[in-house]
Amino acid sequence: MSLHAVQQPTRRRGEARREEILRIAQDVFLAEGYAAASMSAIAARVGGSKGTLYNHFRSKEELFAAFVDHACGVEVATAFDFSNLSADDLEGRLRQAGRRFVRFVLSDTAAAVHRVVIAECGRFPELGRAFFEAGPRVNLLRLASFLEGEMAAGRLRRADPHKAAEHFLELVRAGLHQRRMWNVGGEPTDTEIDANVEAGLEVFLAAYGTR
Amino acid sequence: MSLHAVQQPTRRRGEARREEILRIAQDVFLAEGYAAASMSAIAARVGGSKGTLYNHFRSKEELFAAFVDHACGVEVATAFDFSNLSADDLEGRLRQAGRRFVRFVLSDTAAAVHRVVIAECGRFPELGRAFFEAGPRVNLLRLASFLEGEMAAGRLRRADPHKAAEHFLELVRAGLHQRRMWNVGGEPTDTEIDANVEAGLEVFLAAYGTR
DNA sequence: GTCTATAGAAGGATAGAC
DNA sequence: GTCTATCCTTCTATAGAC
Repeated sequence: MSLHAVQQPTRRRGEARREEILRIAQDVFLAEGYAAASMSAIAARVGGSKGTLYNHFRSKEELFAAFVDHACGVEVATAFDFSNLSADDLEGRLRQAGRRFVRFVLSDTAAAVHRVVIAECGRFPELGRAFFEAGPRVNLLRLASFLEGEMAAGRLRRADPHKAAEHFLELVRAGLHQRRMWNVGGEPTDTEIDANVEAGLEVFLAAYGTR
Repeated sequence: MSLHAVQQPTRRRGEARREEILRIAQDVFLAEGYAAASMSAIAARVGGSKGTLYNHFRSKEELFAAFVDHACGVEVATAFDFSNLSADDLEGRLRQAGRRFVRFVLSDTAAAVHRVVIAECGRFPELGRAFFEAGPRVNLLRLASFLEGEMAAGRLRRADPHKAAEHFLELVRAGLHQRRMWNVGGEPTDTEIDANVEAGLEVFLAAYGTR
C-alpha cells in the first residue's frame, strides 16, 4: 500500500463524492479500526453501493491509506505555531503552548487517529512514519526552534533544544494522555488539564530556566 | 465480556491444554489484533480443531478476555520493585530504575500488549482499566512510594510524590516510547536508551532534587 | 475432550445493466 | 459513475462421531 499514490479522478462531480466517501470512511475507520470496518458498512452510510467505493478506491487498503493522508493533513493544519502566542513573557507563552497542545492531543479526533495509527502501523509500515512526520514531528521541530531562540536570548539555559522540546511536551501531558488512550479515569476537566500543564511547566522551568 | 469470569476446567489434563491455547492465542492476538485474528488460525496453530477451542472458551471474546487477563498478570509480575535497586545513592538508584523501566516498555511483549490495549479498549471498555491497574498503576504507586520516602529523608524536595513519579517516568522514556509505538526510527540501541534516561534523570533531579 | 464436517453469516471484490 | 446482484472466500459457531 502506498500512503501517497492515490487515484485522482478527473471529474468535478466525482471529487465531491470522493470527499464524502473519505469523510464517512474516516468515521467508520476511527470507530471500528481497520479490520472491523467493512466496505459494505461504509457504502451503506455513504448511501451508495460498494461498486461506487471500488470506483473511487481500488481496494480497502487504498481507501484506508487515503483516509490516513487526509487525517494527517488535518493534524498538520492543526499543528501549533509557536510564533502565534499572545503572552508576553516566556513562562506565559509556554503555558499557552502547553495548554493548546494538551487539549489537542486529548481531543476526540486526535486521540482516535492516534489510536488507529498505533493499532495498524504494524500491518501498514508506512503509516507510523506518515503520521509522525505529518503531526508530532512538525510540532516538535517548531517547539525546538522556539526554545532554541529562547536559549540564544538567554531566557533558557543552553541545552539540546530538541530534547528540551520532547521533555516539555511529555511533562505537560504527563498522565493525562496515556489515560485517555486507555479510556481510564473519564474526561479530564479544564481545571485538571491546566493543573497538569502547570505542574509540568514548573518542572520544565526548574530544569531549563536560568536563575 | 467479563475480563475476570473465565471458565475453570475441572480436569488437570484440560488445564494444560487451556494454557497452551492461551499462549498461542496471545501470539496471534498480539500479532494480528482482535478483529483480524481468527479462531481457525488459533486452532490450527494449537494443532487442534476449533471444537476444542470452543470447549475451553465459549466465544472469541472470552478467549480474548482470558488472554488479556493472562498478559496483565505477566505485566504485574514484571512490574518493578523499587526496593530491589543495588546502587547506593539516590541518583544511581533512579538511573537503575529508569533504565529497567524504559527497557521494559520498549520490549516486544510490552509494546505489543500496549498496542492491542490501545487498539481495542474502545470496544472492550474494561480492557483499558484492567491493563492500567495491572501494569502502569502498580508501577506508578511503587515509584511514588519510593520517592515519598526520599522526600521524607530530605534527599528530594517535598512535592506530590505521585506527580513526581509520573514526571520521572515520562522524562526517561521521552521520545523513545512513542516512536516505538509508531514504528518510527528503528530499534533504539542500548546507548541511546541510556542517554535518554540520563537526559531525563538530569531534568528530574534539577526539578526535584535538593540543592 | 477431541476430532471432522458443516451450517449460517458476513466480508471483499467484480460483472453488467443503465 | 452508479446501481443491483452475485461470486468466492473466510469467519464464528455448532453438531455429531469417536
